[in-house]
Amino acid sequence: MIDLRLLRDNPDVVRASQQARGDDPALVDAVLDADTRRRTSLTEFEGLRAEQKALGKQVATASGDQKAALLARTKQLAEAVKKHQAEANAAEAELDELLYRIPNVVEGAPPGGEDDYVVLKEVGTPRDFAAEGFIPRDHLELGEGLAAIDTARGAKVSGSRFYFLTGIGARLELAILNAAMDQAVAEGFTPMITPTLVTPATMRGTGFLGAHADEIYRLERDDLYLVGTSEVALAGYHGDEIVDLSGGPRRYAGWSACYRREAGSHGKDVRGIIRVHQFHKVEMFSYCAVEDAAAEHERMLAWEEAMLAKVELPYRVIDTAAGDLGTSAARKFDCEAWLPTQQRFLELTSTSNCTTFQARRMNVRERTADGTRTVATLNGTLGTTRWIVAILENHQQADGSVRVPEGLRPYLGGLEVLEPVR
RNA sequence: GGAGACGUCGCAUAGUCUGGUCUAGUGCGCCACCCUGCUAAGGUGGUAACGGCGCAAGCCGUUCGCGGGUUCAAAUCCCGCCGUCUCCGCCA
Repeated sequence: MIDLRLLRDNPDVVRASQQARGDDPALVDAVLDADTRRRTSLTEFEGLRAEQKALGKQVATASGDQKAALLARTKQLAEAVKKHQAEANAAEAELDELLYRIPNVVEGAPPGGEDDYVVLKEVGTPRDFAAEGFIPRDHLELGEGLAAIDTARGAKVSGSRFYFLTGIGARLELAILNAAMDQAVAEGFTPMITPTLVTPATMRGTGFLGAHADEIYRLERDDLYLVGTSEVALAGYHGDEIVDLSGGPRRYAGWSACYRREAGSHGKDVRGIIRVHQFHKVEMFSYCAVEDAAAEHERMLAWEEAMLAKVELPYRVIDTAAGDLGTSAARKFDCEAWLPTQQRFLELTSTSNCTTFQARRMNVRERTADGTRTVATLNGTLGTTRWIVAILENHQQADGSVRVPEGLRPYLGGLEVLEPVR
């Protein structure tokens, strides 16, 4: 939820943000209007309520005729109070409903849609397989050769977009996630294993029940949602709390399974394990002071790049365009690894600065000299199942074996090459 | 799944039976000041959040797990839900 005060004081900023995202700027005026109506009806209600309370006190001490007269008046008043309270509540609900529809105010992201990203930099050089004299295999062919990935049995057991990681495949995923967790811990993050089922309130608070609600699994019978990322649980972790940030940002590294319906992606990335219903992820999450958020965002990006360096992948960093930002994000940087068999970049990490948007919804504040204020939250990927795809393809050798990047060897018992099983 | 107990301003607790000086008391902690020459103690005051009005000082409203209800009036009575603990059942 955006800051109502910002919207009141600087509606043009919010209008411009809506414009940049390709959303309706008129929503801003609808909110302003609803806010005015809410305040009017609230003032009316509060005046009546004050009168009612004052008279109520007199009733307590009065007696006889005096009491009867007072009761007659307070009865009328009670009815009026009830009516105005209902009105004030309705006005408030209307305001909330409108306010919830406004996504976070964009901060620095380039305008435009999905294709209007800006490439910030490219790191590493894609291999020239033609020069090396062989045609690269894609990750599934490699994974099957290594007896690492089994999508056929995944489909048999759970349906399309499910898979088994088998043998070295399972070990490789654990290696990636453990390397990510170790790096996070070394940087001072608190490691967390989080719930993957959350209440509607938590899911709504983190901003995932808006435009992309179709992406989320819901357990009807229990009124719970399956998370698409541990960000959800980590954002809820300090919900309704006043956190102490005097020692700097509070950083958590969440390890969890992630579930996505992939409802709108029919026919996209159907082969292999690029786009699946369930995967695992180590996610960084930070609560920090709002002035520190932009710098923390840079740090998140740097930590992601450090992980990518460990697995020795060529990648680029993009500054996501406003229209492609999530509801909660004010700015987002993605790291995309080169995928040789598709001659394109594939998103491996994504870090978002949610400024105070998410924390306001979750009611996470800090104490300052002047009282309390909402904190900022940020998140960023440190490792996922999908990284296997890029690692297999980029480090493959002519014989179908795969070189293990040095950063992962300690997590694979020193193994230097993954050999095909035949 | 069943039974019982509990949920109060950072923490601990009083208040709920018997609705109205509860403007939610007290202790601890914390902050400020005072006193005191001594590894301390004592004294005084302050110390929740959110919202509305106001240039401001301040005034007002909301919140006693959450949501309804009864009532002129609810921390207090009634109903539903959530959570915690104890015991039982069931299951790894």
